[in-house]
Amino acid sequence: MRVERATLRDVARLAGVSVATASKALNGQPQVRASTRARVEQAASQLNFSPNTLARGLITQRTGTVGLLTSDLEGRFSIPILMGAEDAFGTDRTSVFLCDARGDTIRERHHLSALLSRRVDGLIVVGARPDSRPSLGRDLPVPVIYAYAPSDDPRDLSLVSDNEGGGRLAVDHLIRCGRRRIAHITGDASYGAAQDRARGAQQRLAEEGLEPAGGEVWFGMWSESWGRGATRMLLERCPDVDAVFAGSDEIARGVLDVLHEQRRDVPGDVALVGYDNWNILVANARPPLTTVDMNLEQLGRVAAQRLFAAIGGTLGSGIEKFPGKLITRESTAPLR
Amino acid sequence: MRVERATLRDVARLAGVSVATASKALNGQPQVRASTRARVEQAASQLNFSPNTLARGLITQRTGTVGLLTSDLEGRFSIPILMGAEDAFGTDRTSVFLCDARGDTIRERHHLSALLSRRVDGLIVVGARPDSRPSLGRDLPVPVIYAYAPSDDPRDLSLVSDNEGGGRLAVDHLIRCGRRRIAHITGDASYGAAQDRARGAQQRLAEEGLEPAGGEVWFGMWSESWGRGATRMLLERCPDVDAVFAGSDEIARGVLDVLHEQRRDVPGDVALVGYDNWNILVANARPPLTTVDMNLEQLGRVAAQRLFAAIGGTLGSGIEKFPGKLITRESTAPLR
DNA sequence: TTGTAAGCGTTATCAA
DNA sequence: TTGATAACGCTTACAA
Repeated sequence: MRVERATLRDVARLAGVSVATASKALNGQPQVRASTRARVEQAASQLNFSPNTLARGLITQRTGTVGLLTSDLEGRFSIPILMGAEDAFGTDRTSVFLCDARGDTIRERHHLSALLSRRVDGLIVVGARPDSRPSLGRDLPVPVIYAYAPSDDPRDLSLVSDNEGGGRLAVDHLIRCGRRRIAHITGDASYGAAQDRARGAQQRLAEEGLEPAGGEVWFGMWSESWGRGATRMLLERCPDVDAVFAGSDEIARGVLDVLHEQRRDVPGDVALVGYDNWNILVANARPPLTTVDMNLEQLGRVAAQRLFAAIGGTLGSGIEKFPGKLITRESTAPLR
Repeated sequence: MRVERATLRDVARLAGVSVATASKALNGQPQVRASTRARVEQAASQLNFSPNTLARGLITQRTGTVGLLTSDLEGRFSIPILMGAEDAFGTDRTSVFLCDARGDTIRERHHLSALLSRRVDGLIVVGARPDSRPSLGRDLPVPVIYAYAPSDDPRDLSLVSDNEGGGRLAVDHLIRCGRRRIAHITGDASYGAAQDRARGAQQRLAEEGLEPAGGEVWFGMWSESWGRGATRMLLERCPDVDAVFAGSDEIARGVLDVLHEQRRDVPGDVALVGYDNWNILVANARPPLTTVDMNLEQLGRVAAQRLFAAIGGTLGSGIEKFPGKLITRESTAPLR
């Protein structure tokens, strides 16, 4: 049973008023008598009226619609950002178009023009990795905010996670737990995020007059199996290590695996901190992992707010960094 | 630099033709002289013209837009379905609105009306768990397809994964590997999916005259830690078990963990099959896990096709089941 | 082959 | 407080 759609005219007719009045009544304009408004509202609900936002958008030049253009296949970063944005927009005011370019520039251009022709009010671009990505250009008719991965054009506005601060946060926590021989095992050295987290970690270590356990930061890959491999090497070179800061939760899971294998107690012998707060990995670990949360939902929320403020006006520029937060679970504890 | 938007009128003026001719030229209508078309196209690209789909939609009654209403917080199931749907729709013909109701009925109604007032051409509803969910009702102005979680109204069309077949697939593979003492550790017994997978598994076992190792199916929770607990009990009650079929990859990771702990070789002593093909869990396991893939992308693709066929026409009804496929990795191998 | 004009469902500006 | 009426940007008969 497909149902007919009522238009404002139908509502007006049923309520015995003009279309103009019906419009005003439904949109809460003040110059409408209360009884008239009631009649119109009654008619609207009776007809199950749902205003056509296309027609409205044609006039108001606003669609109440935002495009979220992502390249993050698994939705791991985009989903929390999407949530935050939806949150900030409020449930029924603005809807979000999610398009996944799957890391393909051509597909990205396609999606971009599809979104523009649908007259989105603004765009949020979420990159695949936290390094800078090509700007969509400056000649777009709507404001654009880059989230997670900054634009390579400093005139654009980018919202990113503070990786240096995150690294510092992790190490600071380990130091407060009384650890002194702290290793850092992390991902691909070509990622800015890996470098930044390592820098933050090392700075905090240096403040205590410490060096990373094993003498260096262990760069490698963003995988569980690298976490395993690195940990085996680490335990050999530096058997008295008492804490590991892993550059991602995946890596942390690998670290944990080998620590178990070698009968090291976590956190008794070795404390462990991950990065990402990826629930599936972190909550199910044994013990559950302390980790750094990048606060992506807040990032999405702010992106939405900035975008709304910018619609019709202008946007700021530059890179805005968002602090992460440490989520403590059982994999870290004070040294007894 | 915010750029002005060109309208069809601007294009027509620049090309020295009427709006109607410009429209025909750009839309590939045949009754336009080639040279005229060229001139119009040239003007359009010069002005960076992007047609306003709102205006077009107002006339054609089609927006080229589909709503994907999900309740699956993490996007674990919706993302592949979204991908499949985007795929089938083709890059620039149709865009997808993704809305997450977060399991909240009120939010779902909100999103629904937002989507309807945006005049989506159709809806795909993805449930949070593979049990039946309340129908959105029959009195909607657009076709609706339920994916993953079927509607509780048999007059709706639902596309779901064949869990019974999946269970059979897993056990069949283990049997072909020469295993005879096969246990099934799975999630919450209140989930239809758990029951269905168990039924498929037991049927296949029965065909070989076998019973599940340990005498029963181990229902519990969809978590890694239940996988661990159940495996400990299993190994005690039935130490000669030579295969485990886990009801999810999460559970499988728990099983694997305890098998390692108790120095059982996988797949040498015990073969292991998971369910979901959740890459992060499965690819990083040691060894990588054989698992059942629910084929959600295909489900999304078909949902999109059905939806398109239904727009303007009518939809079928009932529940359509999609077979999964077995992805073999190193956690299973023939008994030597 | 091109142009004129009507109309899609709203909102906004007036005048009544 | 209400109602004609003109937009919004496009497609589509129909006329030229």
